[in-house]
Amino acid sequence: MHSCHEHTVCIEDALQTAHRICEERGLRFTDLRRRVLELVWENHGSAKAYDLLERLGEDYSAKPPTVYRALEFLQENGLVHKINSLNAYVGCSHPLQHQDCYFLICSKCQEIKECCTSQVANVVKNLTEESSFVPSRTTLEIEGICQDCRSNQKYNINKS
Amino acid sequence: MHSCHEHTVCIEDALQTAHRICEERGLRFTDLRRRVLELVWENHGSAKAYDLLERLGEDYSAKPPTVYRALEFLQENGLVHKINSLNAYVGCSHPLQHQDCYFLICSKCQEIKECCTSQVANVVKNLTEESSFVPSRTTLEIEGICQDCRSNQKYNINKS
DNA sequence: CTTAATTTTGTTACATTATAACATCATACC
DNA sequence: GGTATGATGTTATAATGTAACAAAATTAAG
Repeated sequence: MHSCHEHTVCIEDALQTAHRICEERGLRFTDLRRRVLELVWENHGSAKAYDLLERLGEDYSAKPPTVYRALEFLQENGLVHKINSLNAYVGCSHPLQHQDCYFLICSKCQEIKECCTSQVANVVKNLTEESSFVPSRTTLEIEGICQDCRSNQKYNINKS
Repeated sequence: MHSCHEHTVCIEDALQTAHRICEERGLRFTDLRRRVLELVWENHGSAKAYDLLERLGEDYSAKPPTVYRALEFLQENGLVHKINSLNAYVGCSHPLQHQDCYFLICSKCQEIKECCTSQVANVVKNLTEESSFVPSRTTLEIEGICQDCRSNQKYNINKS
């Protein structure tokens, strides 16, 4: 679904942006947090907490709270999102422009595309105001098949 | 959020509709399934699986698979929905008209309003087609404060 | 610089949510 | 009635997540 030429570039970008954001906000982008974000970004799919834990274990004395706390920090700062329908976590691809975003989840290649658009906020407005409901947080997750998987029939390919 | 005069009527309606749907589809609306659906409908909030389990325990030899299987059956037949952001289950209020639906989740009174509208399908179409993504399942959960809770400041009232 | 306050991480223990696998029971169909 | 199918019971365990307190690291204050 994603067409990054070199995925290492995605990772580097994400880490640098995160570094910058933390600096601007006076937050500590510790080794652990950096490492967890790096692992989350290892591909364009989502990562399960206990998988991160395992991969982290090589370098850190990692128990569940370790990884959940790092994920919490990253989520609070918009660097990672939780995909509720999967109980999994995905790196945020637009950590600065935060309107509501939504996720396209491909059930073939497992990749996830995050889209940020004011359309979501507009729709939510429409859908809530006739009930006089004041929204604070929106979860919009769309599962289906991405273009690549439909056209290529090449599934589960890890792009570099 | 909901203004049913007699909630027992909601429950009865839900059970009768479920009964009818199962009959039409040649499915067995067993005592257990009926009882679980009844418990899910006990209020307009959502029910946690293990709470259902406990409440079920009085009448049934209930262990986790018992309740999860009943919930699975009810979900498959559109009688119950899972709210992913809460890991909880809610009775479907429109089991027959199934376009995509969305949920308004009040974080004060915990009630959940399910809305079914073609708007959701339309929006999903908009949001996916520029990515040539073919959607199959949509999760749209909107958390916020309902009108009653804003105006009354009466929280956690169980309406009959 | 040294101490005190704060934040982060480690650690133990446990809570919550969910499923696999196989046994038993009930129902439907021949 | 006997057999096939579906539903439930049962045991065990997997997967996900958190509370509570201890230790270490960092920052702030004197």
